[in-house]
Amino acid sequence: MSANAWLAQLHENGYRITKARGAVVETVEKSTHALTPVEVYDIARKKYRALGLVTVYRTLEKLEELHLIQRVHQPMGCQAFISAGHGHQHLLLCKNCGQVAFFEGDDVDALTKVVAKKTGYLITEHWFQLFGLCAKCRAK
Amino acid sequence: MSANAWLAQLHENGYRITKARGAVVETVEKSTHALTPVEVYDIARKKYRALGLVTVYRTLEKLEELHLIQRVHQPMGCQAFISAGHGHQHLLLCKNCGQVAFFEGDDVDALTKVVAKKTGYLITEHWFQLFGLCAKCRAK
DNA sequence: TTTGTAAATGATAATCATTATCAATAAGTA
DNA sequence: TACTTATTGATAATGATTATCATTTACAAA
Ligand SMILES: [Zn+2]
Ligand SMILES: [Zn+2]
Ligand SMILES: [Zn+2]
Ligand SMILES: [Zn+2]
Repeated sequence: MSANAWLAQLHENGYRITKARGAVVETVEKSTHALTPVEVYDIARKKYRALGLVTVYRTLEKLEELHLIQRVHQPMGCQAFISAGHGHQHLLLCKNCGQVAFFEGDDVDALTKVVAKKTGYLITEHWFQLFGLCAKCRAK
Repeated sequence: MSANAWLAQLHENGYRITKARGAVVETVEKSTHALTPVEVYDIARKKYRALGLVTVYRTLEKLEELHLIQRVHQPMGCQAFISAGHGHQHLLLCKNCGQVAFFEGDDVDALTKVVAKKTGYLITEHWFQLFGLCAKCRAK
């Protein structure tokens, strides 16, 4: 998905396409690292100087609402966002450089059933996330 | 583990045992729900009126450092803490009432190996968490 | 028990992140 | 082109967490 596709999504949902949103979308869409609002602000302002931090917050809010981005939870904090994967995917994060990779194909059904029986819970969702070192950081 | 055992842990690690810590420990240790600092403050102040919110923050910090409690990540926020499980355990959260259950016995090794090969990452940790409805909420 | 010392406390202020307000601007349709 | 209304950025307000500091208190040693 390109930045333009994201803007089209916004437009289709009744939101207007503006320079501010263009800068934010361009910044977030292409990043392979999870970015905090302030980080987005710093990068996007190089594309559109007049951008305000508040607009970054508002735009991220809308992108999350449209499932174009997702919040990334980490031990050091949970304020960062990254372009959302397609379908059912999970994250793999490099603890050294912050690089984010997606993966799919987890099969947690068997475990889920066992836990459901043991606890009496009805299980509806799961969060699964891996941490480690990316190939580049590993080589160092 | 009892509240006294937690206080003993604190003492063994060179921290003093005080009324403020006693109230916080008692509150957090027995809770089956993840509690935010302010929630701990409100409950613990019934046991020790003079308690300050700042001391709650400081005590939670130490309990986390000693791995007696852990931070709970949820879609609605990540400020809450709960008594930590023993060994390698994961959380199961009721989306309705917030009840927390622990489970173990997840085996993610197979998946981890596949993902490692595909991505080139060295995987060192994983986060796994289930959401659903507890037996009580399910019955309603 | 008494005493001395350093850790711990609570009140307050300071900082940082996020959200609300509002007048001015600009997107997009007619 | 003109009009309507969403959007914007600046500012203020709120909320959460952390820093400061004088006072209190745990607890080990005498
Ligand atoms: Zn989180
Ligand atoms: Zn890396
Ligand atoms: Zn999954
Ligand atoms: Zn429940």
